[in-house]
Amino acid sequence: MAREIPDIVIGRLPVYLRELTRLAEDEGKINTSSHELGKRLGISSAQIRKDLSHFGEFGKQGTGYHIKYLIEQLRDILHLTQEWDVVLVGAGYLGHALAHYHGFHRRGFRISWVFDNDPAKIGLKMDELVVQDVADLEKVVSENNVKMAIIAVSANQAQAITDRLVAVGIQSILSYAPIHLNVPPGVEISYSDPVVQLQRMTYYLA
Amino acid sequence: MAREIPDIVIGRLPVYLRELTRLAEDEGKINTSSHELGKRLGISSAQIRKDLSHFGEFGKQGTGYHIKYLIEQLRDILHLTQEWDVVLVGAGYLGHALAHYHGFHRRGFRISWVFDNDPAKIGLKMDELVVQDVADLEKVVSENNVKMAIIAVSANQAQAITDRLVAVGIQSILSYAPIHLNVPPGVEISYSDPVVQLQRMTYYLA
DNA sequence: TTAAAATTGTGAAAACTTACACGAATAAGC
DNA sequence: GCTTATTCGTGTAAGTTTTCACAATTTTAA
Repeated sequence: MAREIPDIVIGRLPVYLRELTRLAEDEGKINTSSHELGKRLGISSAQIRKDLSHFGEFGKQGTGYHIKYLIEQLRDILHLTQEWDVVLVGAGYLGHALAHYHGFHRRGFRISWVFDNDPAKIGLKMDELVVQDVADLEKVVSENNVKMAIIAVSANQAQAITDRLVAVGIQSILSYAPIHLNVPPGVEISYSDPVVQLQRMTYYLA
Repeated sequence: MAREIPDIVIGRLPVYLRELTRLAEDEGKINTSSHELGKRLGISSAQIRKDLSHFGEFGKQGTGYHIKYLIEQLRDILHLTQEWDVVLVGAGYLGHALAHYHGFHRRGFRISWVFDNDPAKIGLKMDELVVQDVADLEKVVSENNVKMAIIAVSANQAQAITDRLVAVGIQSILSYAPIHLNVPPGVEISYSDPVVQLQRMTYYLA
């Protein structure tokens, strides 16, 4: 206990949480076991138990885990007991898709502002939100103490936007731009580049 | 040599390739070193050299790597010397964004068909492509010997679509649906769930 | 009530991945 | 031409992650 938890363990917790929610909400189950969860996720039961053991003892011998209780514990660990405001930068096709995605709210997030630098897009309505001028980015982030951002701009704008976001306090960035971004220590970054994912898979294609 | 290359190594190659392309095309550089590349990507130079050494000797002592040559080698290794046809299932906001994304072509892929089950969407034009009835999915995949698919449908349709794709020969799937998918051995799968990525980062937020 | 089955949490072993450090080759500087 | 810089490829060491396997506990069934 009290030791640093490996990043790789943290990365699996949201997947456990997602599957547990599915078990509870879609299938109406009350209890589950590391074996059942592992089988559904293609992960060994030992790994699930070991991962959870970093944070406490949530199960019961003979019975397994009470799903709702474990969900609550995971939400606590991941700081999902509050809803996090997220700023979205980029109102192109992808920004549009993200702004309209209704899967954020149920799982702890809310896209609260959308920005773009294109005068043709500023003022457009996107599912409750109005696209704002990126010139006001710093003001909004500072005043609302926003900590999370999603970047959906082109590769050549991404680093500049990142720098501006970090400068006004953003600490977590999910980037869809197809480049590596430089951020100072303490800022978390996560990438999503479909081509990188596809290219990894073509290796295995004859 | 001739030994199994670790998955984790394969996963980094597309990132090296992306950065090398940037160095060559955007910055006009001819040569680079493992040190320079590593610094730009936040990876140790030793790791880059070790990764590449699984496939051959591409560098030169004192000089480093000739970028264009290394790009060619990586493209070979990753089987990117051909353009891969990709079938996209789901023509919602996200499918729309993917269909309009022009970043695939330059990097080895082409979204060649888009399918949906919504009569209101079938027949719509999306950037050169016409949305087709998902009833014809099997026919198109079989007849064209398609190996790769992108899934952009809702969680409750994703497994059924996956099963249908796998049944007619799809071997690599990039899924945007927020669930774990079961596939038989030999089928590669890659996930993109923005909420999972955000949830991993909230752990590190105070 | 007792025996058998299910399941957890975990120390230790095994497997995997990264970092170190150095010989060898090349290039640059004087 | 000689010395110093740079850089690769790689064997080995260090560090990280996963798997194994078992005591302890609980549930189920006879």
